[in-house]
Amino acid sequence: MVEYKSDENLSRLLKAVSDTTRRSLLTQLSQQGVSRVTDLAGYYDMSLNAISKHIKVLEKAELVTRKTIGRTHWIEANLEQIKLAENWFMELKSIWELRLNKLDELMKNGDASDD
Amino acid sequence: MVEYKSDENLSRLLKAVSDTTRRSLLTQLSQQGVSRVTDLAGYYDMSLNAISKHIKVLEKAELVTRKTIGRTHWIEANLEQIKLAENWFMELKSIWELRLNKLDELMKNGDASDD
DNA sequence: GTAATTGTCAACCTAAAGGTTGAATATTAT
DNA sequence: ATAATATTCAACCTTTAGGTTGACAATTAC
Repeated sequence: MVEYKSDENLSRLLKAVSDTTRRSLLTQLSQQGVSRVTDLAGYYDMSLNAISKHIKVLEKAELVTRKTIGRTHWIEANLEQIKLAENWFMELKSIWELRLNKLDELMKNGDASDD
Repeated sequence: MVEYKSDENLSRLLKAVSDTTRRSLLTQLSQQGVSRVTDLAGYYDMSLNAISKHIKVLEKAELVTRKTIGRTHWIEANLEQIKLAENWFMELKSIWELRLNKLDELMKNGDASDD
């Protein structure tokens, strides 16, 4: 059996950004900076509750943080977390390169059967 | 209303890689190169059919390509497509940077109230 | 030609995702 | 005190996701 990296976090993160509305929210937050839930909801043709839920998903993926002051919740993007995804993509590419390099070597000295 | 970039493709791609098994399949394919469906399925504690489905999802996201020769289907990773995701992350970060720079400027010459 | 192999397709099941609406909870304004 | 505002919670609905099993179709091996 293949070893599953314990990557629930990565799954959560990628699932979070795989939704158009949530990606849009992150863009919005990156442009506008810290925002209230109601403000964010204003941009979308969707109930406040739906947006509230989306924000919670982003929060669990640690893509945003929340600071509650009185009755208003201030939401802020946390782009740090995105590195997790980027790292995975980079790793995958390097695995790919590795194989190609090995192949290349094998082609060059087709006689020497090592490994 | 916020403008949704027509990014169904990106959503499909991110959704595809948000699943652990499918990420693992991509890793496998990057390491082993072109593989048959049955070979891939061998690594997982899951029915062949399930893996077949996963591969179809990857295929629709254009993360893998398929070449059918006789009864066997040869699957190959297509890392090109991953750039789509990477671009989105980069864009997001630059949007973020942009705002921070503006803020910075505003702080420096707090008098000049333009924009 | 009969049997085995490689895959998909279709039907089904269960759980999760994305929305809705209607309270409920806290906080602030009048 | 009462009303308005900001948000979440809970219950519900519908669609999608991920898995299973059982046929089926095509190709290859004996």
